[in-house]
Amino acid sequence: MAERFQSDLLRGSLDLMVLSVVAGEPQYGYLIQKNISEASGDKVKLPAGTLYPLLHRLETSRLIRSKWDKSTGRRRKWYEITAKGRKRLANQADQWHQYARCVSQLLDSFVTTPLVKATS
Amino acid sequence: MAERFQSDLLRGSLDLMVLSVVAGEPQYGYLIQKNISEASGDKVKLPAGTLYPLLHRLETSRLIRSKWDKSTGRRRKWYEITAKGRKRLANQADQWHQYARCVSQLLDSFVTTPLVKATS
DNA sequence: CCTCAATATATCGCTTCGCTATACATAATA
DNA sequence: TATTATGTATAGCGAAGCGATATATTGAGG
Repeated sequence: MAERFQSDLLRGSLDLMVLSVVAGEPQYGYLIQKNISEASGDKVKLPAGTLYPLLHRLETSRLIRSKWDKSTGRRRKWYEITAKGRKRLANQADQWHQYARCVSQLLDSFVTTPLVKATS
Repeated sequence: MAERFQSDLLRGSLDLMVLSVVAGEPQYGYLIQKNISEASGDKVKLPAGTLYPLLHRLETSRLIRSKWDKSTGRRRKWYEITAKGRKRLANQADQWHQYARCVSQLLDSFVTTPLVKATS
């Protein structure tokens, strides 16, 4: 049972993750949930109360576009990324990589105080 | 003039950064501010309204410990990391590296849709 | 047939936290 | 003398992740 990351870590990258998943090919919410969970080795699980408001925000911002599919009994809302969404994704991904490198460097430069060898 | 990272990126790693800076050697708030700014190439600038409440939270959680220095005209509150703080730092740093790798992988696996070559 | 789990979306309200604005005080510099 | 840098603090705003809850359909097992 994989331990989930603490919520605050997700802030600032959830948009990015959802955008990148939808950028691959159109998806509906539940699928996105599954895909992110799987792709992260069950480390990132988006509860419905996180996922759907997030999708609504992305759509309001015109980064994704939705269309209902009511052909089956289970109604599904399919999302596809927009041109604006792709640009944002590229920018955010870049930002994120920069930030990650920045934090890593900062950690490396200060956390060089070697603790007692961890209990192997 | 370095462009700052968007605020949401900082959530979940600010604690970590401050802890790691203080872990190096005892610091007071203003110094921490300067050190993080410098170490990040001015990409991470902690406003006072972010920094001080954060330090108070860390102290309440017993991750750092403070002592006033009123010997000079400028009163300074020196912080040092506790044993508990070091453990937390080690854990959080590990968590963070895992998370960063996880997001990178996820991005790589979905953002392989090559956009038109960026205007070089 | 009935129950329960999985599928599928939605919203309310709580909580946390980064930030702006504001406040106050001292030291150095122009 | 005025402005800037140093140094700490808090009130309140806004954004966002999440648990709880609601609703509806489908499929599997007993």
